[in-house]
Amino acid sequence: MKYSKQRELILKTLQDNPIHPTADEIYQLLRCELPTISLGTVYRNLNQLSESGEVMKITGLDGSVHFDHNTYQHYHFICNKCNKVYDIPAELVPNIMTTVAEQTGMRISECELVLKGLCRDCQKLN
Amino acid sequence: MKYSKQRELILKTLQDNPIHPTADEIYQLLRCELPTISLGTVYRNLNQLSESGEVMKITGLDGSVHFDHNTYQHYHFICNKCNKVYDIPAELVPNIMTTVAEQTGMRISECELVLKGLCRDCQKLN
DNA sequence: AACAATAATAGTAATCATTACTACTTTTGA
DNA sequence: TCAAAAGTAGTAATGATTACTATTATTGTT
Repeated sequence: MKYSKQRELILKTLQDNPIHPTADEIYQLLRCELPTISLGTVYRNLNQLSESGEVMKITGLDGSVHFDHNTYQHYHFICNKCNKVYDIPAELVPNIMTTVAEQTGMRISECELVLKGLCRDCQKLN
Repeated sequence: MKYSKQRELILKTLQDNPIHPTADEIYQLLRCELPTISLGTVYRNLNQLSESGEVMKITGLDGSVHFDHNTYQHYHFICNKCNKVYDIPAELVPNIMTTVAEQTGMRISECELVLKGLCRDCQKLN
Protein backbone atom coordinates (compact mmCIF):
# COMPACT_ATOMS: atom_id res chain seq x y z
CA MET A 1 0.00 0.00 0.00
CA LYS A 2 1.54 3.23 -1.22
CA TYR A 3 1.46 6.32 0.96
CA SER A 4 -1.12 9.01 0.32
CA LYS A 5 -1.89 12.24 2.13
CA GLN A 6 -5.60 11.45 1.84
CA ARG A 7 -5.28 8.12 3.64
CA GLU A 8 -3.16 9.67 6.37
CA LEU A 9 -5.75 12.40 6.94
CA ILE A 10 -8.62 9.89 6.97
CA LEU A 11 -6.87 7.87 9.65
CA LYS A 12 -6.03 11.01 11.63
CA THR A 13 -9.63 12.24 11.40
CA LEU A 14 -10.83 8.89 12.69
CA GLN A 15 -8.39 9.03 15.59
CA ASP A 16 -9.22 12.64 16.45
CA ASN A 17 -12.96 11.94 16.37
CA PRO A 18 -13.60 8.82 18.40
CA ILE A 19 -17.34 9.12 17.81
CA HIS A 20 -17.49 6.10 15.51
CA PRO A 21 -18.27 8.18 12.43
CA THR A 22 -19.76 6.94 9.18
CA ALA A 23 -17.89 7.29 5.88
CA ASP A 24 -19.89 10.37 5.05
CA GLU A 25 -19.25 11.97 8.44
CA ILE A 26 -15.52 11.50 7.94
CA TYR A 27 -15.87 13.02 4.49
CA GLN A 28 -17.66 16.07 5.92
CA LEU A 29 -15.03 16.47 8.65
CA LEU A 30 -12.22 16.24 6.11
CA ARG A 31 -13.59 18.77 3.67
CA CYS A 32 -12.45 21.65 5.90
CA GLU A 33 -8.83 20.58 5.70
CA LEU A 34 -8.83 19.13 2.20
CA PRO A 35 -11.79 20.50 0.24
CA THR A 36 -10.93 18.58 -2.92
CA ILE A 37 -11.13 15.12 -1.35
CA SER A 38 -13.82 12.93 -2.84
CA LEU A 39 -16.26 10.65 -1.07
CA GLY A 40 -15.10 7.71 -3.18
CA THR A 41 -11.58 8.16 -1.86
CA VAL A 42 -12.89 8.07 1.71
CA TYR A 43 -14.76 4.83 1.05
CA ARG A 44 -11.84 3.22 -0.77
CA ASN A 45 -9.39 4.06 1.97
CA LEU A 46 -11.68 3.05 4.82
CA ASN A 47 -12.16 -0.30 3.14
CA GLN A 48 -8.44 -0.73 2.63
CA LEU A 49 -7.70 0.24 6.21
CA SER A 50 -10.29 -2.15 7.59
CA GLU A 51 -8.97 -4.90 5.31
CA SER A 52 -5.48 -4.37 6.66
CA GLY A 53 -6.78 -4.24 10.21
CA GLU A 54 -5.83 -0.61 10.88
CA VAL A 55 -9.42 0.42 11.53
CA MET A 56 -12.56 -1.44 12.50
CA LYS A 57 -15.81 -1.54 10.58
CA ILE A 58 -18.97 -1.65 12.68
CA THR A 59 -22.28 -2.77 11.22
CA GLY A 60 -25.30 -4.01 13.05
CA LEU A 61 -28.78 -3.37 14.34
CA ASP A 62 -29.48 -0.01 12.71
CA GLY A 63 -27.96 -0.98 9.38
CA SER A 64 -25.64 2.03 9.16
CA VAL A 65 -21.91 1.41 8.92
CA HIS A 66 -19.57 3.10 11.34
CA PHE A 67 -15.79 3.15 11.63
CA ASP A 68 -13.62 2.91 14.71
CA HIS A 69 -9.96 3.79 15.12
CA ASN A 70 -9.77 1.43 18.09
CA THR A 71 -8.82 -1.96 16.69
CA TYR A 72 -8.44 -3.51 20.09
CA GLN A 73 -11.07 -6.27 20.55
CA HIS A 74 -14.17 -4.61 22.00
CA TYR A 75 -17.92 -4.36 21.52
CA HIS A 76 -20.47 -1.60 21.02
CA PHE A 77 -23.60 -0.15 22.51
CA ILE A 78 -25.87 2.15 20.50
CA CYS A 79 -28.32 4.37 22.38
CA ASN A 80 -31.83 4.25 20.96
CA LYS A 81 -32.43 7.85 21.96
CA CYS A 82 -29.27 9.86 21.23
CA ASN A 83 -27.82 7.36 18.73
CA LYS A 84 -24.37 7.66 20.25
CA VAL A 85 -22.11 4.64 19.91
CA TYR A 86 -20.32 3.58 23.09
CA ASP A 87 -17.42 1.19 23.47
CA ILE A 88 -17.86 -1.90 25.61
CA PRO A 89 -14.59 -3.50 26.72
CA ALA A 90 -14.31 -7.11 25.64
CA GLU A 91 -13.29 -8.02 29.18
CA LEU A 92 -16.87 -7.48 30.38
CA VAL A 93 -18.05 -10.48 28.37
CA PRO A 94 -15.03 -12.71 28.18
CA ASN A 95 -14.38 -15.71 25.97
CA ILE A 96 -17.30 -15.34 23.59
CA MET A 97 -15.28 -16.57 20.64
CA THR A 98 -13.54 -19.45 22.37
CA THR A 99 -16.69 -20.57 24.18
CA VAL A 100 -18.73 -20.72 21.00
CA ALA A 101 -15.87 -22.28 19.02
CA GLU A 102 -15.42 -25.02 21.58
CA GLN A 103 -19.09 -25.85 21.81
CA THR A 104 -19.98 -25.69 18.12
CA GLY A 105 -16.82 -26.74 16.30
CA MET A 106 -16.91 -23.63 14.11
CA ARG A 107 -13.57 -21.93 13.49
CA ILE A 108 -14.28 -18.37 14.57
CA SER A 109 -12.22 -15.42 13.39
CA GLU A 110 -14.51 -12.43 13.86
CA CYS A 111 -17.00 -11.44 16.50
CA GLU A 112 -19.33 -8.48 16.46
CA LEU A 113 -21.49 -7.72 19.46
CA VAL A 114 -23.86 -4.77 19.30
CA LEU A 115 -26.16 -3.94 22.17
CA LYS A 116 -28.96 -1.40 22.08
CA GLY A 117 -30.97 0.40 24.70
CA LEU A 118 -30.77 3.60 26.71
CA CYS A 119 -27.45 5.06 27.75
CA ARG A 120 -27.01 6.46 31.24
CA ASP A 121 -27.42 10.06 30.13
CA CYS A 122 -30.67 9.36 28.30
CA GLN A 123 -32.03 7.35 31.24
CA LYS A 124 -31.78 10.49 33.39
CA LEU A 125 -33.73 12.61 30.93
CA ASN A 126 -37.05 11.08 31.70
CA MET B 1 -52.55 -4.56 11.72
CA LYS B 2 -55.16 -5.82 9.27
CA TYR B 3 -54.92 -9.33 7.89
CA SER B 4 -53.47 -9.84 4.44
CA LYS B 5 -52.81 -12.97 2.45
CA GLN B 6 -49.45 -11.52 1.42
CA ARG B 7 -48.27 -11.10 4.99
CA GLU B 8 -49.41 -14.60 5.91
CA LEU B 9 -47.51 -16.08 2.98
CA ILE B 10 -44.39 -14.07 3.79
CA LEU B 11 -44.42 -15.39 7.34
CA LYS B 12 -45.10 -18.93 6.12
CA THR B 13 -42.27 -18.72 3.59
CA LEU B 14 -39.93 -17.58 6.33
CA GLN B 15 -40.98 -20.47 8.55
CA ASP B 16 -40.73 -23.03 5.77
CA ASN B 17 -37.27 -21.79 4.77
CA PRO B 18 -35.20 -21.50 7.91
CA ILE B 19 -32.16 -20.43 5.90
CA HIS B 20 -32.25 -16.83 7.13
CA PRO B 21 -33.26 -15.44 3.74
CA THR B 22 -32.92 -11.84 2.61
CA ALA B 23 -35.97 -9.81 1.57
CA ASP B 24 -35.22 -10.50 -2.05
CA GLU B 25 -34.81 -14.24 -1.48
CA ILE B 26 -38.23 -14.34 0.17
CA TYR B 27 -39.60 -12.40 -2.78
CA GLN B 28 -38.16 -14.92 -5.22
CA LEU B 29 -39.50 -17.86 -3.21
CA LEU B 30 -42.96 -16.31 -3.07
CA ARG B 31 -43.26 -15.52 -6.76
CA CYS B 32 -44.05 -19.17 -7.52
CA GLU B 33 -47.12 -19.14 -5.31
CA LEU B 34 -48.17 -15.55 -5.79
CA PRO B 35 -46.64 -14.17 -8.96
CA THR B 36 -48.20 -10.73 -8.57
CA ILE B 37 -46.62 -9.96 -5.22
CA SER B 38 -44.32 -6.96 -5.27
CA LEU B 39 -40.94 -6.56 -3.64
CA GLY B 40 -42.13 -3.45 -1.84
CA THR B 41 -44.85 -5.49 -0.16
CA VAL B 42 -42.24 -7.98 1.04
CA TYR B 43 -40.11 -5.22 2.53
CA ARG B 44 -43.07 -3.45 4.14
CA ASN B 45 -44.35 -6.63 5.75
CA LEU B 46 -40.95 -7.83 6.94
CA ASN B 47 -40.43 -4.47 8.60
CA GLN B 48 -43.88 -4.59 10.21
CA LEU B 49 -43.31 -8.12 11.41
CA SER B 50 -39.94 -7.31 12.88
CA GLU B 51 -41.38 -4.19 14.53
CA SER B 52 -44.08 -6.30 16.14
CA GLY B 53 -41.55 -8.92 17.16
CA GLU B 54 -42.96 -11.72 15.01
CA VAL B 55 -39.73 -12.09 13.05
CA MET B 56 -36.13 -11.14 13.69
CA LYS B 57 -33.98 -8.90 11.55
CA ILE B 58 -30.32 -9.82 11.34
CA THR B 59 -27.71 -7.35 10.22
CA GLY B 60 -24.03 -7.43 10.81
CA LEU B 61 -20.55 -8.03 9.53
CA ASP B 62 -21.29 -8.48 5.85
CA GLY B 63 -23.80 -5.64 5.67
CA SER B 64 -26.58 -7.72 4.13
CA VAL B 65 -29.89 -7.99 5.98
CA HIS B 66 -31.40 -11.38 6.72
CA PHE B 67 -34.64 -12.43 8.35
CA ASP B 68 -35.30 -15.16 10.85
CA HIS B 69 -38.59 -16.76 11.84
CA ASN B 70 -37.04 -17.82 15.15
CA THR B 71 -37.68 -14.97 17.56
CA TYR B 72 -36.33 -16.87 20.51
CA GLN B 73 -33.19 -15.11 21.82
CA HIS B 74 -30.23 -16.53 19.93
CA TYR B 75 -27.15 -15.49 17.99
CA HIS B 76 -25.69 -16.12 14.56
CA PHE B 77 -22.64 -17.43 12.82
CA ILE B 78 -21.93 -16.65 9.16
CA CYS B 79 -19.49 -18.84 7.27
CA ASN B 80 -16.93 -16.88 5.29
CA LYS B 81 -16.77 -19.59 2.65
CA CYS B 82 -20.32 -20.86 2.02
CA ASN B 83 -22.06 -17.77 3.42
CA LYS B 84 -24.58 -19.92 5.30
CA VAL B 85 -26.07 -18.42 8.43
CA TYR B 86 -26.13 -20.72 11.46
CA ASP B 87 -28.03 -20.30 14.70
CA ILE B 88 -26.09 -20.15 17.94
CA PRO B 89 -28.21 -20.85 21.04
CA ALA B 90 -28.10 -17.99 23.53
CA GLU B 91 -27.37 -20.50 26.28
CA LEU B 92 -23.84 -20.98 24.96
CA VAL B 93 -22.93 -17.44 25.91
CA PRO B 94 -25.19 -16.67 28.84
CA ASN B 95 -25.99 -13.36 30.47
CA ILE B 96 -24.44 -11.04 27.92
CA MET B 97 -27.16 -8.45 28.37
CA THR B 98 -27.37 -8.58 32.15
CA THR B 99 -23.60 -8.67 32.61
CA VAL B 100 -23.03 -5.62 30.44
CA ALA B 101 -26.02 -3.80 31.93
CA GLU B 102 -24.79 -4.37 35.46
CA GLN B 103 -21.26 -3.28 34.74
CA THR B 104 -22.00 -0.25 32.57
CA GLY B 105 -25.30 1.11 33.83
CA MET B 106 -26.78 1.07 30.32
CA ARG B 107 -30.38 -0.12 30.04
CA ILE B 108 -30.10 -2.84 27.42
CA SER B 109 -33.04 -4.04 25.38
CA GLU B 110 -31.48 -5.61 22.29
CA CYS B 111 -28.44 -7.72 21.70
CA GLU B 112 -27.03 -8.84 18.41
CA LEU B 113 -24.08 -11.17 18.27
CA VAL B 114 -22.68 -12.21 14.91
CA LEU B 115 -19.67 -14.45 14.63
CA LYS B 116 -17.77 -15.20 11.45
CA GLY B 117 -15.33 -17.84 10.39
CA LEU B 118 -15.37 -21.30 8.85
CA CYS B 119 -18.23 -23.68 9.50
CA ARG B 120 -17.55 -27.35 10.16
CA ASP B 121 -18.43 -28.42 6.63
CA CYS B 122 -16.10 -25.87 5.05
CA GLN B 123 -13.27 -26.76 7.43
CA LYS B 124 -13.32 -30.29 6.04
CA LEU B 125 -13.05 -29.13 2.44
CA ASN B 126 -9.41 -28.11 2.62
C1' DA C 1 -75.84 -8.64 2.76
C1' DA C 2 -74.37 -3.80 1.91
C1' DC C 3 -71.37 -0.13 3.10
C1' DA C 4 -68.17 3.06 4.45
C1' DA C 5 -63.66 3.60 6.79
C1' DT C 6 -59.31 1.99 6.99
C1' DA C 7 -55.34 -0.48 5.84
C1' DA C 8 -52.93 -3.14 2.34
C1' DT C 9 -51.41 -3.93 -2.39
C1' DA C 10 -48.94 -3.66 -7.08
C1' DG C 11 -46.25 -1.15 -9.76
C1' DT C 12 -43.38 2.50 -10.47
C1' DA C 13 -40.36 6.25 -9.28
C1' DA C 14 -37.20 8.16 -6.04
C1' DT C 15 -33.56 7.92 -2.59
C1' DC C 16 -29.42 6.68 -0.37
C1' DA C 17 -25.13 4.36 0.42
C1' DT C 18 -21.65 2.33 -1.93
C1' DT C 19 -18.87 0.92 -5.87
C1' DA C 20 -17.04 1.27 -10.66
C1' DC C 21 -14.88 3.83 -14.19
C1' DT C 22 -11.55 7.01 -16.32
C1' DA C 23 -8.31 10.44 -17.25
C1' DC C 24 -4.96 12.55 -14.52
C1' DT C 25 -1.53 12.93 -10.50
C1' DT C 26 1.65 11.08 -6.76
C1' DT C 27 4.63 8.01 -4.91
C1' DT C 28 8.46 4.98 -5.11
C1' DG C 29 12.56 2.73 -6.19
C1' DA C 30 16.05 2.10 -9.67
C1' DT D 1 15.42 11.70 -13.70
C1' DC D 2 12.21 8.55 -15.08
C1' DA D 3 8.99 4.91 -15.67
C1' DA D 4 5.90 1.65 -13.33
C1' DA D 5 2.51 1.17 -10.03
C1' DA D 6 -0.85 2.87 -7.07
C1' DG D 7 -3.74 6.65 -5.75
C1' DT D 8 -7.00 10.53 -6.72
C1' DA D 9 -11.11 13.52 -8.16
C1' DG D 10 -15.13 13.57 -10.32
C1' DT D 11 -18.76 11.41 -12.33
C1' DA D 12 -21.66 7.57 -13.61
C1' DA D 13 -23.60 3.24 -12.33
C1' DT D 14 -25.40 -0.11 -9.13
C1' DG D 15 -28.21 -2.24 -5.66
C1' DA D 16 -30.99 -2.26 -1.67
C1' DT D 17 -34.62 0.02 0.34
C1' DT D 18 -38.34 3.39 0.73
C1' DA D 19 -41.94 6.61 -1.01
C1' DC D 20 -45.88 7.48 -3.81
C1' DT D 21 -50.38 6.63 -5.94
C1' DA D 22 -54.31 4.70 -7.79
C1' DT D 23 -56.68 0.49 -6.87
C1' DT D 24 -58.20 -3.49 -3.96
C1' DA D 25 -59.10 -6.15 0.30
C1' DT D 26 -60.49 -6.34 5.13
C1' DT D 27 -63.31 -5.22 9.00
C1' DG D 28 -66.84 -3.64 12.06
C1' DT D 29 -71.40 -1.71 11.69
C1' DT D 30 -75.98 -1.16 10.03
